[in-house]
Amino acid sequence: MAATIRDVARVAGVGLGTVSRVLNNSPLVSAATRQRVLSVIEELRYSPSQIARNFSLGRTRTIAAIAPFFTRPSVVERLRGIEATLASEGYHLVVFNVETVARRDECLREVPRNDRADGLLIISLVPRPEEIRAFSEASMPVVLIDACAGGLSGVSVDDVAGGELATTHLLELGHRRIAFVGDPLEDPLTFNFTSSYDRFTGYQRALTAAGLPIQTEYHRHSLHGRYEARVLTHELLNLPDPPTAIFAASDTQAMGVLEAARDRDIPVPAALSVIGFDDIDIAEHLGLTTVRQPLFESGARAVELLFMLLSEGIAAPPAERLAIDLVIRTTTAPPAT
Amino acid sequence: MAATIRDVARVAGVGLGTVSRVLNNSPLVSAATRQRVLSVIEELRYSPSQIARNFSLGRTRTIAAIAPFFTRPSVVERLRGIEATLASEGYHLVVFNVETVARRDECLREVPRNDRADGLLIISLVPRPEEIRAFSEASMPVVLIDACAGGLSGVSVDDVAGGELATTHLLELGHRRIAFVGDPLEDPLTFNFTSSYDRFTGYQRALTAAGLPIQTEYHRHSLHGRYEARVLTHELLNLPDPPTAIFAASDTQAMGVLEAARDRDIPVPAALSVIGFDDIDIAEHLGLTTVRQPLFESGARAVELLFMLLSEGIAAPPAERLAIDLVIRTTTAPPAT
DNA sequence: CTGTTAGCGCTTTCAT
DNA sequence: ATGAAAGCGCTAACAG
Repeated sequence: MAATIRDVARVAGVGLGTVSRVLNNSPLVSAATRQRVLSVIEELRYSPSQIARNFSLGRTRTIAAIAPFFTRPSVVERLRGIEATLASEGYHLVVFNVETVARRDECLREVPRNDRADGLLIISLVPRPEEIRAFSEASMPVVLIDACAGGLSGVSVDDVAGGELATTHLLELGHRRIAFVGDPLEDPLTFNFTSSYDRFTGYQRALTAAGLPIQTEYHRHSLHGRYEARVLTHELLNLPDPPTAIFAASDTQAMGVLEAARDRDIPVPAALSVIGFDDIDIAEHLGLTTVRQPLFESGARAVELLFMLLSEGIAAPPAERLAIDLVIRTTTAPPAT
Repeated sequence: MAATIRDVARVAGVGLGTVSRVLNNSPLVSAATRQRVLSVIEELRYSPSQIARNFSLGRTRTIAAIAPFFTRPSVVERLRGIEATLASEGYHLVVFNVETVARRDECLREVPRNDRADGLLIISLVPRPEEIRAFSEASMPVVLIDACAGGLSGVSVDDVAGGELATTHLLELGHRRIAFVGDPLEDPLTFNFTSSYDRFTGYQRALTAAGLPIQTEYHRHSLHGRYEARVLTHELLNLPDPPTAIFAASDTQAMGVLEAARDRDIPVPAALSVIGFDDIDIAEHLGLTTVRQPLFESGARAVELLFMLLSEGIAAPPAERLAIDLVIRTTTAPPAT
């Protein structure tokens, strides 16, 4: 049906090696023949088969990205950075959305052993040692985003420092009863993502540094989500000595906290301060104070690292840290006296 | 480096056709040899080259999706439906994010002519006639999502009816000064998406049906986005006779409307009713009244249609319509008297 | 049932 | 500078 390189060669009266050279801008072809070949290509509306090309070359110019819950605003923004950078280099992006542990395992097992992608980006998931071993056995270049593991290249932020930053902000405002709302603590054992855990660690450090006791009744963990965070917040507000400020491990969870406050007509920040993490798009709309991390950039930078890995010879740095900063809006204020 | 089918055949002492048959679960192989081949595959840690397989088969088991601004919550949710359905059939999804007209044109031109995808999903973009012709010339199966064009298969909602639904809701509450905030009217000529335009048409129809005049000063159009909608809303509220209700062409724009109201301390819905469109995830958080459309389902259904197209013989219906419904929350109420 | 062979469409030596 | 030919790893048609 569609014209092949052979047709072009025949019609142009040249060898098909020459057509290939024209296609690949090889200098080893005279201007005259190049012109002739080009016009035949035009005439035949020839378009080289990318799949045959990939096969011959052994490269696909495609990168796979595995992401948990890719609808989360923070993940989407990372993906946007990935796609933009990939597209600028003519690479394709195939995405795998992971919403269960089973699928997480499946993706991490299958994607690298397929030769359908030249490289792999893993977002917010920590590969296990045996999985890392499989990557190198399959010689599949991998870059982690928002995660760190076994010397793999990656870009992330210092979540512990972020947790401290958020908590310190609340402390400096004068809060003493500061609660934490985050993902389940057992998460690292199943899904293997750790941000919430690290932010929680930073939270505890900041409290300790301020000489405050660690009060476990102020620590609430549940599945990542607005609704879950809302439920947890109601639990906190039911406490005999409820917190005056809440640090949510993500902006999404902070939204749940805000909902709970609204449920009870508790004014924010007058009677309750709320701080989130990520600075996703809507954080601004909500006036949410949060810890900003560069999401788009994390994806873009990860692709750059992957390209370094791809062009053998250049070793990508094992791991990079991007900067975070505090974005103060209108959901945090000194506690009511 | 990695073992090939030839290695497996050699070690197992069989022809490589037999190995291929084992790989493809052909019944034409005895249990004994199958077992032997399987164990050699295990032993050699052989994994068939998908890329060679694709090349040989002429299929990639990959579907391409082109989406404008794939970070928009509504688009992401459609993509989630696409990915989930694709994954359940073992298909891969490669996404193209379009944020400029140039890239829109490039994607619509290049993606179908590459044989790197078996089918194409186009979200919220209306292909031009010559583009549609190119699809069929390249015999690339295409399914549209949130769009309609030239007899192409697709799934969408009746945006005109949706616009009427939203506007009628406001009318029934007693509003008479109802404004519209949406995308630029010229949009169909550039980016070629039309939802906002259709919703605007529905809005006008509802007003006309109610015997109300069409007042152009109540019609505001600008680039899709919260900030832009906010600016437009300020213009509306500056009018000598400001509207008592605003219909925003999307939830995102409705958020901008809400921001403007907040800027001026105008209570919603007491002094201003606001209704959006889409029912994206955060609409619930905001208590936004809106017109719901099935986003996830639109993606899932589109994939089903594409699969019908793929399995030749089954002709997919030219276009399907999904149901919409009004979700009344807390941003609409009767006008202040 | 199973081994052999002929491509799939391209890139890349290797001669010329 | 250019033509011819050898694969890349797999599937499928063809003999047995």
